Amino acid sequence: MAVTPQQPTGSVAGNDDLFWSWGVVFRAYVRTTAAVAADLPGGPRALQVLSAAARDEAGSQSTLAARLGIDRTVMTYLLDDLVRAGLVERRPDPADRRNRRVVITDRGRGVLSDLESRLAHAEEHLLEGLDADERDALRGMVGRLARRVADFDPADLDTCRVVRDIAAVAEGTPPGD
Amino acid sequence: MAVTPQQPTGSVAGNDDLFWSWGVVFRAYVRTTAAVAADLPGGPRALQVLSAAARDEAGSQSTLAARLGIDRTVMTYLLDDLVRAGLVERRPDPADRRNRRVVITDRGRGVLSDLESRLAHAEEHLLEGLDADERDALRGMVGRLARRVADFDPADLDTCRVVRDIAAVAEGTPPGD
DNA sequence: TATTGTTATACTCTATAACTATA
DNA sequence: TATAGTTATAGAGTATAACAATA
Repeated sequence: MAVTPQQPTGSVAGNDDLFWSWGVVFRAYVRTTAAVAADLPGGPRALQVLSAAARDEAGSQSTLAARLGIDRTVMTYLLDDLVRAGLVERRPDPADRRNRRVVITDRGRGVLSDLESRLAHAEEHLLEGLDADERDALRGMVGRLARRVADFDPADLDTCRVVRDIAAVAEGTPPGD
Repeated sequence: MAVTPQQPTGSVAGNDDLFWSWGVVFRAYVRTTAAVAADLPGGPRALQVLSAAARDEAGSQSTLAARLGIDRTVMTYLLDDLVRAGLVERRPDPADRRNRRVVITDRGRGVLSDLESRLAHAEEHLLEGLDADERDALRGMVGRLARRVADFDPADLDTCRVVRDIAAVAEGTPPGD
């Protein structure tokens, strides 16, 4: 079994391993969030909707949908379920009455807090292989990456720069310009 | 082997951030792999099948399916496409003729190598926010996590220990024991 | 005219079950 | 009897297109 090569970019085999690892961890993450949000109508994505609403980052439905990488029509169904469960509300935006602002209810905050604590436990379990310092470092780096990627793919952007560059690479064109 | 959480339930906002960050990064990962494997019949999962076959870790179809977290019936369709494209072959296992061993062809190796180099470029782009040392550290930690999770969910295991524990947490039962 | 949100339709994907062959 | 693989069917999930309200 191949083991964690130190070589960064040079060897393809090294990246092969990283790609594989990301996939494994990603699937574990999906399983974890699915299990935690099993009883939530809408599943893991509803959890992220709640999370966004709690930060007041939700904005309009379509910006939120773009941010979560799902279709805006799906967002309608998702919110229908969450509203029915009394976890969020749709409020008209005074500035632009076409928009519906997604705001979390008190009950929604309670449910979210509960789910997040469960998620914290699950996550600690998943990160058991790392010591405290490493966990902190990992959290910091992943957080920074997330903020960078969010900059790449803001709500008002329909086509992500990263994806475009990657597509260019796939076409054989050098990325960057 | 208690969980030793630093601030488990106390500050929800802290963990909330990590959960969110993982989601953002993973969505970027999914978009990336999807874009790279766009022309591959079967998409990103076919890429992982090729990767497993190249390491000779594929084993039988069902063990591979379990490892990739997909149904064995889906694996049949996936392999049908890959065989049709001449990238892998199904060979009978002399030891147990019920099994079909998945072996990569020369052409499959070529395609895989090409896709992996594209993936390496895309990944470097995604990790631009980190310096060289941090990237190495991240790769190392993710690799270690992946190996741990793989131990949790080996091919012969249909129900993952992590998932069971998490489900227990979701039910209100304390995890671990 | 363009955009937000909704609804209806069609499509894709995935899982469930039944079948064959090997053990 | 139990398991690996295949196939067919049904179900869930998703996107496409048409519509109403607002800008």
